[in-house]
Amino acid sequence: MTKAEKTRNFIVEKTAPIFNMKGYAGTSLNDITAATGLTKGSIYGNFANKDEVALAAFDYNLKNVSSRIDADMNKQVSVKDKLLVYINIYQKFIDGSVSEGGCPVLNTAVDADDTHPELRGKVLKAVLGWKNKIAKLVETGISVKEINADHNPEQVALTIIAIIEGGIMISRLTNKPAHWNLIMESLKKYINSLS
Amino acid sequence: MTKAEKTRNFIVEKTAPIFNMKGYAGTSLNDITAATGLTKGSIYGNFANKDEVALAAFDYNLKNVSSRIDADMNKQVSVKDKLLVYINIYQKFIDGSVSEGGCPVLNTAVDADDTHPELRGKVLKAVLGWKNKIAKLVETGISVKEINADHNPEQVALTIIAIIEGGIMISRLTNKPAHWNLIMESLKKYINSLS
DNA sequence: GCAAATATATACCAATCGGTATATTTAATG
DNA sequence: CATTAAATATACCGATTGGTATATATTTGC
Repeated sequence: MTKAEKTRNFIVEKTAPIFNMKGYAGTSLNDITAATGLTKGSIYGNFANKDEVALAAFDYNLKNVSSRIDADMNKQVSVKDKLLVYINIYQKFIDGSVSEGGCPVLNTAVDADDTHPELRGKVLKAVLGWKNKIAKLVETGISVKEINADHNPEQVALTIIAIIEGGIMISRLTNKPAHWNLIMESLKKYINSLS
Repeated sequence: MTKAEKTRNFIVEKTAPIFNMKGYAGTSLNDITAATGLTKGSIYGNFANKDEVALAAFDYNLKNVSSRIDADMNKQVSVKDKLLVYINIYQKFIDGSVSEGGCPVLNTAVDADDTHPELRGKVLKAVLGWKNKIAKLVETGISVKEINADHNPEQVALTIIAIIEGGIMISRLTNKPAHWNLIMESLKKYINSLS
């Protein structure tokens, strides 16, 4: 890893939480230099513009979620247990023990939806990928008779994502872990009802 | 209504969709003057600063949702039918037929959560009020034997809000009405399961 | 319809915005 | 170790940011 690559990663690591909290328009180049301790010259030596930093920061934030999901999911065997992994992982994104600012999918979707087509494209891809992942899990669950065949995999996927993301919005706003727990209890009930 | 009040309302009406789409940091005073056709002098003659416009815009956007909800809800008698009103109303906020930018609660919650305490306070109040409203509906439903007593009203309220807001995020991002329909089908099933 | 009060427009402010050319420093290579 | 190449810092750019003092219109009440 060359020096430039290291610096690039360093910039992304340091700015990713800021973009996640403040959004694209709300994050200034001053924020970026302050967080990294670097100067504008160094930032622009490694990125063409602010957009490139924001896009890389989103990729970083997304991978921070998905890699943890994947790791925990591989430890589970049943489809239901795999689906329940989302609850435990996202809990950490709400209490801030893992990353600041909550879920990057939610944040970036709302932030970029009407303002930043390129960033929007990245979140869209992430959500569609997430949807497909759950849908395939459900299909597997149906084929191994773990899940009842009268369920629509795509619908299940969309419903799970909606409950999680909506739950994150509420829990981070009210700052009440009890709210998250109640919503996740409903999600567990929903997942268990798929049998 | 004095001239100033009229102008104030005019400014709020014209800027509310912009704040809803672009957020607080993303909306500039230039956006405000462009949308209203007024000058900065006129804006600052009616508002102390950008914050005041943003706060008034949120109130306007919120009322635009809640007044429609209330109106439609009063037409329904059963608790379940009242709860189903949310689905039809929010549909209009997704396809843009009523307001631009989607749900102001979701947008402002994500936008202001880590950045704007005053705006955050307003959304928090809105969500808690919304939660209480649904919870009381559920309590009524229980007392009239329409809803099974083993349901936790607060939990039901939080779950419904989460599904709606999560559904809005997804549907507006993917731009697929089918996604909204599938998620709302799940919500209907959930509401009907409360018996 | 005239005067006073109110409301809007004009012209400006310092600060910050994203971005760049160039100088200086640091790292890699023979 | 010296030379070269790469990376970072400095100093600056024009444009835009939120905001204001003051002049000009426009209402309002008599």
